[in-house]
Amino acid sequence: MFSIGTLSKKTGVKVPTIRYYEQIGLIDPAVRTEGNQRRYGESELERLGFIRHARDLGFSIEAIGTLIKLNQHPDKICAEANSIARKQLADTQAKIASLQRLETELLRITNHCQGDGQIGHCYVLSSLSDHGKCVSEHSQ
Amino acid sequence: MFSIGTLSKKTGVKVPTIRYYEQIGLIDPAVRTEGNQRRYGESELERLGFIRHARDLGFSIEAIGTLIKLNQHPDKICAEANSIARKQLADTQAKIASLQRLETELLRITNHCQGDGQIGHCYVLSSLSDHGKCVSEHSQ
DNA sequence: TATATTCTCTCTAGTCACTAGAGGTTCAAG
DNA sequence: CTTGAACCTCTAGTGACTAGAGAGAATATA
Repeated sequence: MFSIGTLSKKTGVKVPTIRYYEQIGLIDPAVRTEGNQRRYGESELERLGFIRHARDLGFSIEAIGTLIKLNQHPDKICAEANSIARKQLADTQAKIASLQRLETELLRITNHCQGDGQIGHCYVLSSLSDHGKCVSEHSQ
Repeated sequence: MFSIGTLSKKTGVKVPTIRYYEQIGLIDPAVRTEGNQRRYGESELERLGFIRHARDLGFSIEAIGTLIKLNQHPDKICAEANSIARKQLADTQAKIASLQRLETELLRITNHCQGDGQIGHCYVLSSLSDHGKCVSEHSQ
């Protein structure tokens, strides 16, 4: 059994974040010592590793909660897990595309500006004042 | 002079967001009617357009505040505006790279899973349980 | 003119996923 | 035993909004 600090070091999840995950039900309430300190075992280590990994891949807390519940029913069909992962992939791809449009505009703006002119003739500021100069549609 | 609702329609910025921008000082407090309703002119329309455009390009509220202050001093050098825009570009490019790493992993995971097996043998869930299967480093 | 509808107001709290810090207790090392 | 580090709960903050309640003002319609 290890302490919350040890669990934090093993998983890379911060102590307050572990407490937060317990509060919102992503992990079960920990067993406590006589001094009311949390203690964790191997299965909690695995659960937190799963959560950390999924968070790293951009899954929302809600989606992770669903995946955890699915994992607790090994006889079920994995269509839902698959669907959650595919949605995450699609969201990620959409976000990439959106950011690439922003990049295009920011490149255009910064390439025109040497940073030594006066504000009154600044391409950065005049571009922000005039969306008509944009070559790609970038509204989010 | 137009109402907050009209300004919202002209700029695409929602009514509560316009009030929020006034509260945080991004726009000046509006003149009011006898009935205490806000009224706006062309210069406020321009200011809000600037803010909307910059938000769309991913600039933070803080950065936008700085850009607005710079815009009020046309005799100054535009190095700072340039620097803010270049930082925004670099942040955008870093975020794209990070998301592309996530995409790689999510593609690998979803391509292995047909969504018709059992949870007990689900590639999505087993991948999330085991970071060792990842081919790229994706921690955020 | 009266009424109904729409728009506006302020205020408070919530969203999401944490994060920070205060004040107190417990544990481990010297 | 003493001290410092780690632990606890609780509250509130982060960033950029967003939602909704309850009331007032403005506009449209009969």
